[in-house]
Amino acid sequence: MSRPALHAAVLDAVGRAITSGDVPPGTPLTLEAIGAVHGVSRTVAREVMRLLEGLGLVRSKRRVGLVVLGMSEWNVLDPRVIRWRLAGPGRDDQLRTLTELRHAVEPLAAAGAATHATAEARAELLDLAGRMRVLGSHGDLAEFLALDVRMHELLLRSSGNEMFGALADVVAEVLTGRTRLGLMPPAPVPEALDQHEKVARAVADGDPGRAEATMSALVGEVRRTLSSGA
Amino acid sequence: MSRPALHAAVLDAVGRAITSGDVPPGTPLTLEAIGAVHGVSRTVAREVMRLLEGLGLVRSKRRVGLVVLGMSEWNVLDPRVIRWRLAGPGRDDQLRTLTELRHAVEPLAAAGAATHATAEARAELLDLAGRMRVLGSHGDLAEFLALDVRMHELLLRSSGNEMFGALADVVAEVLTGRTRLGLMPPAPVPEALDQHEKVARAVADGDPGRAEATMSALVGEVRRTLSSGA
DNA sequence: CATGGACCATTGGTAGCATCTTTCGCAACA
DNA sequence: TGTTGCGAAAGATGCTACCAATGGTCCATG
Repeated sequence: MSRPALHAAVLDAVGRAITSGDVPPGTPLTLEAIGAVHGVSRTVAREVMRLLEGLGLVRSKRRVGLVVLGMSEWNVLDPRVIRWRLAGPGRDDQLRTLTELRHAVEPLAAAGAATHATAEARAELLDLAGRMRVLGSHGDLAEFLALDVRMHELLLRSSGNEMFGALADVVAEVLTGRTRLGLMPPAPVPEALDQHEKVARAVADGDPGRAEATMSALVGEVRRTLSSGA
Repeated sequence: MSRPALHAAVLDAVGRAITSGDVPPGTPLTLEAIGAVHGVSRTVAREVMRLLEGLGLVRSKRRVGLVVLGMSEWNVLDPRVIRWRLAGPGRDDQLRTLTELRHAVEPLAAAGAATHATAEARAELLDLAGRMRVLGSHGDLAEFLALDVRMHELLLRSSGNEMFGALADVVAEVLTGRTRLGLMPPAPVPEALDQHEKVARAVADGDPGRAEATMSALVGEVRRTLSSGA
């Protein structure tokens, strides 16, 4: 923590407070108050508020201060907003909607990767799937998560579409959030391992159709588990 | 809107300069320089840079200034970034990737709307489709665009998934950008009108499968036209 | 040639001031 | 009583000036 990272802390605090609903929409905040509460000067409070304005959490109006906006105005796809909301109430709904988004995007991304990925990426995918299987039987959740994140990120970024690639951060947030919230089984289920391996193989083989179908099945499984488990 | 909007102007200028590639990745900017170029104080330059940092366009490093980041770090899903990039070079690629994203998301959103949309939304969808047909024969592009944007926005926001809803801004940017760039036929093709009407009817009837399939066909058509036309 | 330390440019953060817009309250008037 | 208009105040916007921290750069020394 040698870094000042002062507004990072304040940004996090205020962002959490808003997204959790602790400060309801319509509440007017003032820079003075924010600065005082967090023991920080008006300048940094201003910068934080600018950031929050960029995320659609507040809108600054003269004479009245910074008004907290409603959920419909939020930039819900921004990783920061996602992280805050995953830590607050409504995380179940959050996971559901994000998983639906994954279901829309990841199959097409896998298909894209099957035709566009570099040779290195294909090799790394196979390697990752193999290591996931090994780790799966040992049951080290943290390391397994890292591999899982890496694999989905690699797929999305290899899809040949940077829009899909931009969603890698989102998917990473979802996966880590799911683990952090204890929504993962203590040891990965064998089907999940199989499907990850199948996807990796389909991409390595350059078979877009199989990659898409398998990935769709994979995320569909996650979606089913979510809605039944929660 | 006689807003001061001082940093809005500077933000726009610098954002455009970076996304257009005029200032290549790795270039170090200093607050001092930005302030001087745009005739603005260091304070506002700092706030602008904070915003740009939030968009992933720059990373601030001490002693060295603000380093312009590469495209892979950009927040390419942010409407501001999209608008900037649609105005610069590479707009064709931009439209392609965004249309692929639409192809992933909009069918599922339409299916969601078929089960979740309110009665008012269903009625408005039918009304919109009808008016698009009327306008289509008259050939008023601007008004047609407004209806088109409204219809897609309504579908996405009625999908019961706020993540899809958040993409309404993106789709709106794409549609208006496509028209602004003159990539639309002078008069809407009859098939597009048919498909919009079919989607509206499927949603109104509460038939998710038909809504999804029809929307997929619609966006697929757009995608095909794009890749052949450009 | 490597290494360590001093220098200094540039961001991070604070303080205080002037300005401008918008809202609120109060008073005057119909 | 209800409405209009004016003044005051609150709070964002923007500026300048200042100090602290930090991490490249570069030179001197082994």
